Amino acid sequence: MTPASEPRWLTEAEQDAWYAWRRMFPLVNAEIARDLSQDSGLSEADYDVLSVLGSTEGHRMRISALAELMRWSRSRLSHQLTRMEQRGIVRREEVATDGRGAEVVLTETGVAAITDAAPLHVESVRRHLIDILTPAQLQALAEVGEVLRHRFGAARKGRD
Amino acid sequence: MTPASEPRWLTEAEQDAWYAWRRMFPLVNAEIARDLSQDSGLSEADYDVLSVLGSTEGHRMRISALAELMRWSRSRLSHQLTRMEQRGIVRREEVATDGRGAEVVLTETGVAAITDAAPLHVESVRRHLIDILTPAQLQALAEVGEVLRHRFGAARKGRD
DNA sequence: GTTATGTGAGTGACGTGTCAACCAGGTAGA
DNA sequence: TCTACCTGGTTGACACGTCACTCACATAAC
Repeated sequence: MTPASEPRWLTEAEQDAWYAWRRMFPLVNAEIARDLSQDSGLSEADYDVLSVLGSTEGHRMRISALAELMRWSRSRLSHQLTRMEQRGIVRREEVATDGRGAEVVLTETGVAAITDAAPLHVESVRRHLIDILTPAQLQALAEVGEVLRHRFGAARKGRD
Repeated sequence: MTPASEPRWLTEAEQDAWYAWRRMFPLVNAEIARDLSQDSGLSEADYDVLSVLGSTEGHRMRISALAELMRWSRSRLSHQLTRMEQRGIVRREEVATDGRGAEVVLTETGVAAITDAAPLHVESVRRHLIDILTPAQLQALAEVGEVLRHRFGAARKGRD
């Protein structure tokens, strides 16, 4: 906070890490997103929502619970659900116990979508990331992720 | 492509790496973007464009060259420049040698913006990423980035 | 020179995400 | 009960990125 007269610019090694960081995520994610879209007609956001709902009993969940589990803002989830609802892969339902509340439910189309998409998606993730890296590199990624998660106080470890 | 009867699901170690991958980037970038916006009123996209232009002679560059250097689509850059131009931090100029061509130029406001923003941005990057990780972890990130860059044929290594 | 093709750049529609505002329904205190 | 506040959820405006399309100018073929 003191107006540093000399900012601590990055060393070369730090720059390498920073540039790698900036580049690799868009690079890999764009490939995986492209595959997902072509193979299954889904966006990554669609897939994330579907995969969570696909593994709950009744294929349904309270909207606020879903948002919290995914660490999405309510607003973001609401917009996303609106788009997904228009395409018929999820449906909103009022909940009896709380006049304000609502649930999302997978439609049959939605169940089929995630069932069909999952194997292809795994292959894509392998092809563009997992199978490219050595076990040591994968472990390093997991470790860095762990450090950062702690740093940012994102407690939960569960699945996506 | 053969309809795999049994998809190769991820092992636990692979899942750890994959989930870490999915989480870390948004987590860290959101923090850095927030800092940038609060400290300097710039988006990351703004900053990227400004920082490239800030280190060219004349603070100007041919639009297509800028797009290629940044690995952005022309369209993306065009939209971005439109927004930046409206805020007065860059200006478009026609180029004499080619009736189709155009250049972007930093305005005085733009020069001031990047000059003021850079030190704060470095601090932010340190705070949210670089200073948190060990040299070994930074090196691991750089290494992974290198592997992926090769895999995706993104040849150039230069700066952002 | 005229025509075909290529290239630099901008545009429009749409999906996505953020923020701030809003609204309806709950809850608690007077 | 009335009021104040909280909470679940939606909405609108806007920033950003992609894709497909367009338009103007350049270049090469004839």
